[in-house]
Amino acid sequence: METRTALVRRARAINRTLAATYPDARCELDFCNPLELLVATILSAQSTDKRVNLVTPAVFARYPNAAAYAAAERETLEQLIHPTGFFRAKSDALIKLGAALVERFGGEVPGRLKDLVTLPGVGRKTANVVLGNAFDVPGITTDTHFMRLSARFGWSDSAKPDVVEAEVGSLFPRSDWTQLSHNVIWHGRRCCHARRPACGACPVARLCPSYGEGPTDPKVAVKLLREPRG
DNA sequence: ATCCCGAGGG
DNA sequence: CCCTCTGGAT
Repeated sequence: METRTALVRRARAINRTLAATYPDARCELDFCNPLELLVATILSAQSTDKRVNLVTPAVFARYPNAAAYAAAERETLEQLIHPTGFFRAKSDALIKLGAALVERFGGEVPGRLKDLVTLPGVGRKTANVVLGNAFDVPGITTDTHFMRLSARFGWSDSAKPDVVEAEVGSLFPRSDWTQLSHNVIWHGRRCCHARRPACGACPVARLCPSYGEGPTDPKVAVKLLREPRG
């Protein structure tokens, strides 16, 4: 059984290695202000950031502020965001979000977790993305990648995002939380895939209790890095 | 068939 | 706690 001290050391070593491997790790959603990031993050639910970035330019141009979302025609908005999936629930959330921002926050996106999670369509994960990337407030993004890698790294065995957030957060200083999220998510997207993780090409294989879950042959692994899934 | 930077409702 | 909402890539 790994001691707490050893777990903390191993977790931080993994993060250091990931940081060195992915020096450009950051939020991959395109945005120019907090509202744009908030909208893009809501659209990213069960979608890829690449797909979100494809639709957001038209969305941001048509709805430049909170009041514009509040006054949006449902059908128009649904058509603009359609490729991201869940278009009915998302358009509904964005319209109600605009109204809530105008009514309760003077049309501005609040910079506190407590306020953000009261907004329609905004859960803890979305709130932490906005805090970390638009307000420089440390936050752990427990998205699908972070959940999967936390389990594989042995950082948390919980299936509940808020528990994982607390347990993994306790392994790192607050100031590391946002960049940790980016490092882990980048590694999840590029190497530690949900299906057939490229263990043979993984920079933290030595530190990972799940090493061997995917192919360990370096040649096979390197192929997986280019053709991520199959 | 499985997965993608989830949230809300029952 | 479960379920549902949705499209597109692989």
